Amino acid sequence: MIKLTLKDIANHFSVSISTVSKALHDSHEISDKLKNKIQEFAKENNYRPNKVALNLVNRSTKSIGVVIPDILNYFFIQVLYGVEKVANERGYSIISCVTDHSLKKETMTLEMLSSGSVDGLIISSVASERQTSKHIGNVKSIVDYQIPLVMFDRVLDDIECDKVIVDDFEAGFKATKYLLETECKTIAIITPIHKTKIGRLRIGGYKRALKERGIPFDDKLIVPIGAKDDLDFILSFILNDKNIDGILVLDEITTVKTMAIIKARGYHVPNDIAIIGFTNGQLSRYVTPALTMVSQHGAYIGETCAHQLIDRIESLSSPGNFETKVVKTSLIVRDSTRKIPLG
Amino acid sequence: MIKLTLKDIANHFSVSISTVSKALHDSHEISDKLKNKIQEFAKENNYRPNKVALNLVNRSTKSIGVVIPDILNYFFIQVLYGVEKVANERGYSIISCVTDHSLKKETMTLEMLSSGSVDGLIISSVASERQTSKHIGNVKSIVDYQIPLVMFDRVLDDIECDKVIVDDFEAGFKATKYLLETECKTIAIITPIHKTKIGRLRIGGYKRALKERGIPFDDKLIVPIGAKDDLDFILSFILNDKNIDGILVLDEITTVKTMAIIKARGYHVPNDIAIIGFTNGQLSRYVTPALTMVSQHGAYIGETCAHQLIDRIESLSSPGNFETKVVKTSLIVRDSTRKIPLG
DNA sequence: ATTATTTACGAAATCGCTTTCGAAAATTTT
DNA sequence: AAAATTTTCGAAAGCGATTTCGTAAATAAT
Repeated sequence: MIKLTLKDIANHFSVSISTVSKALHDSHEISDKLKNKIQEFAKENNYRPNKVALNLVNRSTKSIGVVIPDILNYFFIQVLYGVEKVANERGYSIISCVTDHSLKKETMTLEMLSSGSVDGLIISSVASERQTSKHIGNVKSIVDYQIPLVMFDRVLDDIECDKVIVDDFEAGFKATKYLLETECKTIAIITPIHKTKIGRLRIGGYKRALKERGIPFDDKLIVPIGAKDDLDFILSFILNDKNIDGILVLDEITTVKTMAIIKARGYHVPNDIAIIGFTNGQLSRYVTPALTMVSQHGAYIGETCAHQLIDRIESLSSPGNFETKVVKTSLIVRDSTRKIPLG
Repeated sequence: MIKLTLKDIANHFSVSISTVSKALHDSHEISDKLKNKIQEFAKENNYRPNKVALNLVNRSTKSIGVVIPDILNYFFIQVLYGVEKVANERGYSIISCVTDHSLKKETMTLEMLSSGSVDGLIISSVASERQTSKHIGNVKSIVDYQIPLVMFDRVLDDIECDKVIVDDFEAGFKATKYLLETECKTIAIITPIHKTKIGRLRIGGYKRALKERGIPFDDKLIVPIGAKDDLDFILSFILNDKNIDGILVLDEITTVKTMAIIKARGYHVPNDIAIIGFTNGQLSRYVTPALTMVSQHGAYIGETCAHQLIDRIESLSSPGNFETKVVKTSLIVRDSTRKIPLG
């Protein structure tokens, strides 16, 4: 069975393609007899209208593009999951693209998607690391191109569009405060996202919490690590230099690794060193001790993005008048932190 | 800046659209002077050819659909990652769809994708659980529709297409054999995928390994669990009834949960009970003790699928003559199993 | 029986682009 | 200067659908 088109059916019955099209749409313009014949034939031969042709006519693809930096990161997967869920509910499918934290790949991806393949975009931009005008360019052209856009998590300040962001400042604040309340004195931060804005925000929250307690900020306690750095090696410095009794780690996998190293060095978690990590994924619950984590509610963020985007796509609402939704985090307390003392 | 079309440019210069099209393709048919003017104008105004129109003309979308049952399963994510990688390398983008283990969603997804949205499909079908003709129907229509198709992992025997499968029988055999060699006597299997063919294959390998040692098969040791079952409750039976000293678990998350329960009940892993799990993902490495796992090389499977599919798409090769590639597993030995005794 | 309405269908435009072919205009050849 | 070529561009078909509009034929109204 070869792919069937309207034309094929039209030829088969020696009618015009417009007749066939109408028959398949059950138009009253076509006699019941002919309609039945055509509909039956179409069903038997598994006719399906060509999506691409429809997209062209309708100037809409009923699909949205999701661009994320990393697919092996549980937070983004949860977001993707949330987007998928409401997109499907609302009749859209999603095209997901991964940029591997590469600006070049992001640019390519955005160019590809913004030429009619999708009705709208949801992206977490790697360009947010350094928000220079050069980096913003490709995202900006999307907006200029009038394609509905929702940014999440790693957003670009200079781009005007709907946004869904995490309250990273407050998250950093809450986590630090919790460590302080459980009697940590010297808290280090391990940050694999040191250059990003969200990283800075979390550290901002951390500083604020220290300040409230009158503890001076010591920037030696901020430990940036790169993707290729040897975590064990880098941790050894801070562990030897400072008398750390609390650690805040800014992503999940690094949290798990950090704890493994700490334990291997003979520290007890949480009694010697308490740990809180960012992004509550699958890992943190099952390691020993189970990790206290900041949950960013990825799925909820994804759902929110999808709703916001589809609303924007479907309403002919005036462009502009953009919203930024802030999603609160919660602290999932497990066993890598000490209990809050009574009284 | 509004979306620009060839027509707009043509009007702007009072030339025909074919002239503009040729100019933008640097055709020799157009004078240099005119070409330059048009190209400059296009660049300045950020002209991008409409993808949908191109797809229609070329009868190709340069994209492939990937359909998986679950996105929160690390194996599938790895596959997705592998597909993404080579698809991008070879100039394709991917549309990924998740069916949530629902046959209905799978049917809808396949119908959507098979009407021109993609040039080919890579799928792991939930229909493989019960391979009845009814379940096969929707996948079958893809094949009938002449859309290149590669199935992986959960394949349908009755569908003729390229396939990439895991050697699940051998994996079950190897894992069981390893447990036996490390002096396990009574090995239980916890299977969340009891109805699937791959589940049966793994158990087949398990039986074979027992047989080689002359150990009779006891089907009480096979413990199926459903998504909503209380694992703790179900494990209590087998733990009380039988004197288990080895467990083989057929997916990663269940492996981790099983170990947690075992440990909580006071057993020592691996001395009292050794554990091997399927699918080497992010979790198994970081739990305590680190889990010995069967790696299915998800990323490699994804890459293989993508290559096979794109080859099929791009070659006008005769349909038929399909290949089934079998990917070997490896046993990643960590600390949830005992060491193989010397001599 | 004649006119007015429906009924039932086809022609053609459209979506945005590529590509083939034809034909002026400019250039070269004789 | 006439013929032959080449250069440069436009018209039109096609991809596969939808949709507007026009028009015979069939039915209804007078």
